[in-house]
Amino acid sequence: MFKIGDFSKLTNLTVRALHHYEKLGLLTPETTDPLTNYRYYSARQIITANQIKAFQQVGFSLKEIKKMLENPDLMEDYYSTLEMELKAEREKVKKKQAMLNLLQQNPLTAEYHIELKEIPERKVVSIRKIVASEDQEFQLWNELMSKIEKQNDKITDSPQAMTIYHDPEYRQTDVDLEVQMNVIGNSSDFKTISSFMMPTVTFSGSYEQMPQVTTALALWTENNGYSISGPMINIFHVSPAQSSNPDDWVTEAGYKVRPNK
Amino acid sequence: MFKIGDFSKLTNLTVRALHHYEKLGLLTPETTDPLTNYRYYSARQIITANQIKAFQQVGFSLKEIKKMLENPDLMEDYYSTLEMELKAEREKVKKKQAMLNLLQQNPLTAEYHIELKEIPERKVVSIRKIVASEDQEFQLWNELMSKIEKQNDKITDSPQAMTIYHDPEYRQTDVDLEVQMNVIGNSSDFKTISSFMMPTVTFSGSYEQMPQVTTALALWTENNGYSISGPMINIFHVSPAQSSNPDDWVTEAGYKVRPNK
DNA sequence: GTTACTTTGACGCTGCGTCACGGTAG
DNA sequence: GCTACCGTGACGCAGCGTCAAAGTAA
Repeated sequence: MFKIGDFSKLTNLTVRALHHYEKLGLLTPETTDPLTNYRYYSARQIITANQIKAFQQVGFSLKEIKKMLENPDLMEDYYSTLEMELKAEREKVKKKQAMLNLLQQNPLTAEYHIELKEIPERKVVSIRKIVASEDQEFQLWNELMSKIEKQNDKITDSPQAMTIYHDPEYRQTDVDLEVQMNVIGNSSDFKTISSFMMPTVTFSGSYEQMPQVTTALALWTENNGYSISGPMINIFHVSPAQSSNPDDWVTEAGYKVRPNK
Repeated sequence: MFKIGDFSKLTNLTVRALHHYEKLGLLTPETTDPLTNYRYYSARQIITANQIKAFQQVGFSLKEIKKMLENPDLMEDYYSTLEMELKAEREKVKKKQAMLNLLQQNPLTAEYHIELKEIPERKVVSIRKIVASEDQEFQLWNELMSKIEKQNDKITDSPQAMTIYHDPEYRQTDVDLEVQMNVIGNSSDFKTISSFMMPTVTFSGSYEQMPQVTTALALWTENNGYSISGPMINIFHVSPAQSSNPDDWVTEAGYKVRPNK
């Protein structure tokens, strides 16, 4: 049995951290002297400590780790392979994306062509829902397509797939999304969208360039005396559903505007 | 000019975050209506916002980012290349290390051979110092070697290089390190270390396996009725100074012990 | 008038670091 | 009795999320 100081050296966890873990019920010393309240840890507990550190470093919170240690069955395959890889990869992607954007930020600021378009009146089938995170968007599309099929609606010859981001401000979680597809409209469950004005940028390639795209849009909006009067809208000409290669994607981004005052 | 909600959508920063950044002086709206206190942001500020996000994602704190934005000269080459790469790499290393350890934790728990050694009395030249972080250890070795050279001391035939981790508990920063090298002792600036007992594990390869090594040591210590009575000690047989390939390294880890009671 | 935004607090959360003050092991 | 350790609070910090209460824009 080891006193907390020695256990700290053995595990490379600070004494303060060990206190903390005990309070959370994550790692309780094997015995505690009832007189002195000194904590005594066993050698075997080092293994647990190492696991805690490892899980922590791949991005799990102490709360999550606690659950995992409590029922290791769930943990072993499910968590450790699936979630860990996901988390690790997400982090990597974030880093890379950030690096690239950063280096591109100066040269690329406003290279995009802006078009002020009138989106004519049209009929759409749509689904609006709050999804846990932005990358759940594809699920809405799946739902929409099967809805269209079930209703026997006909997609127009030049289909237009739009996503509308309804939140009044940016959110990471519980995003209020709407997806729309142009139809001829056989069934009753479609709606008619009246026409509106919208400056857009059409770009190809991955969505990593969205920051620059919105910068360009905003500059145009400011310079041409317009104000934003609606949510962000994306039109997908070639979507991730159609090609898994980001270089093939073609996207058009914009939002409703109205002239100032 | 954009109201905060629109600016939030354009930058993918929450309104709350924008408030926060203003309080920190990181990103101040271009104008604020003195009557209503409404914040108005310009399109150009989106670029700054994007930079903030990018820097944040590669691991800089908002405080650091503030400095970088305040004098971009320092930033451009110095920070953005050097530090960013360093940070990014450190993170990656951490992740990978953790993943590996994790997967190895179960199978590898106690595969190491423990030797209970008597380290005989010997003469050493040493330097003890508090360094900012553990990976500054090599600097101490540089200092030690030049000290030995200057003093004209002679390193023993079978040299023994030891590092001693003096902190009474684990620390990440400001680590209290001592490095020792066996010498014959010509000069006056050496000390005599009396002999002591120490269980050790000798292992080759990278230090990623230290968690398992200390686990093994601790199990032995517990099972054989000893207690830790001194700091952690590493003896370098083949050190990073001698080979840049981790696979070549040979390290012996241990600590002083005394029989229980 | 109504609805959609905005404002300013203020407290909550995670994962500990950092005192401060006092008890204990050897 | 000294010194090196251990104990329990309690507050601090980053980076916002999350109410709450109230004013404003269209």
